[in-house]
Amino acid sequence: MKRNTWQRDAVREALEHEAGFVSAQSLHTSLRGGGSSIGLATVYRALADLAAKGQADSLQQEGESLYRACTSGHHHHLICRNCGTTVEIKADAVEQWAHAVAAEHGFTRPEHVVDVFGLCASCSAR
Amino acid sequence: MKRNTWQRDAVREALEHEAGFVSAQSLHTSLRGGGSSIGLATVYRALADLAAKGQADSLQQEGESLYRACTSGHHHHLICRNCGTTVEIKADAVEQWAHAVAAEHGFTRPEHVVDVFGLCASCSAR
DNA sequence: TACTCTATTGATAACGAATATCATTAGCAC
DNA sequence: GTGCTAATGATATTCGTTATCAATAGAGTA
Repeated sequence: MKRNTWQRDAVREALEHEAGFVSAQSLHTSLRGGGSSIGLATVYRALADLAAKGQADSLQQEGESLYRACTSGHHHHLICRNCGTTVEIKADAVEQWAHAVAAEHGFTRPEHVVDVFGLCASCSAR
Repeated sequence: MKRNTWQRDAVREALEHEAGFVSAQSLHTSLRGGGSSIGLATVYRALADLAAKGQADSLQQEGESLYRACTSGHHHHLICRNCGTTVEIKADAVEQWAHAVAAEHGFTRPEHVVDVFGLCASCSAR
């Protein structure tokens, strides 16, 4: 049976207060900095749970997993390589394309990774 | 100055003889199995070089980098979650969409990660 | 409320991929 | 051949993540 603990709530809340994507490690550090006694392993577990339930989405960058509170439904990201700013983007056309291309080759249960990296306007200026 | 060594050639050749994506570790193991005395660090360096020169493409899966000899130009992949079979897919529509969406938000130098994971026909059957 | 059961926690050890170190080796220009 | 130095490779190290396991604390039940 699933139990509700203050630790899970703390992780979800902390994630919602973050501006962009954060790693499990840095989320743990900021929770500790805020006076919490939560353990690192628990942060990893809570984030994995949130991601599994669709309440957070994640992406891989430079060998580590970054998480972000999931605001609504399925979407993708436009991420600044330099400052980490992220923009959520809807891409219905790409969703359909992914399904079509999977079906075309006999693949089932398609999931896709679609992220666009670049330099945001302010980082481009520099 | 760049020097040509038999180690780099061995890595490129081994990569070309692989069917799908392989990790640096497994490529090193198979090279060693074939009688080579190449070092693990060298395999990592050679793969990074190949990827940087566009002669190999890579993707992240479960926290490790996988490499594959790059046959031609830019493309994406349809990958079986179960057996690792990969199919190269062209997606001009997605390329254009990525550029358009990046430009729309003021992003420059867009690069994108577009991979579709699923279960291939034979794995679906089981 | 007291009791029981067991999911969850957290300190820490363990693991694994990738990188750094550095003495040795071997391309390549001359 | 000689000299310079990029490249190699055994190994140590770093770092993100997961496993271990005793202790803790939800959540039903009496």
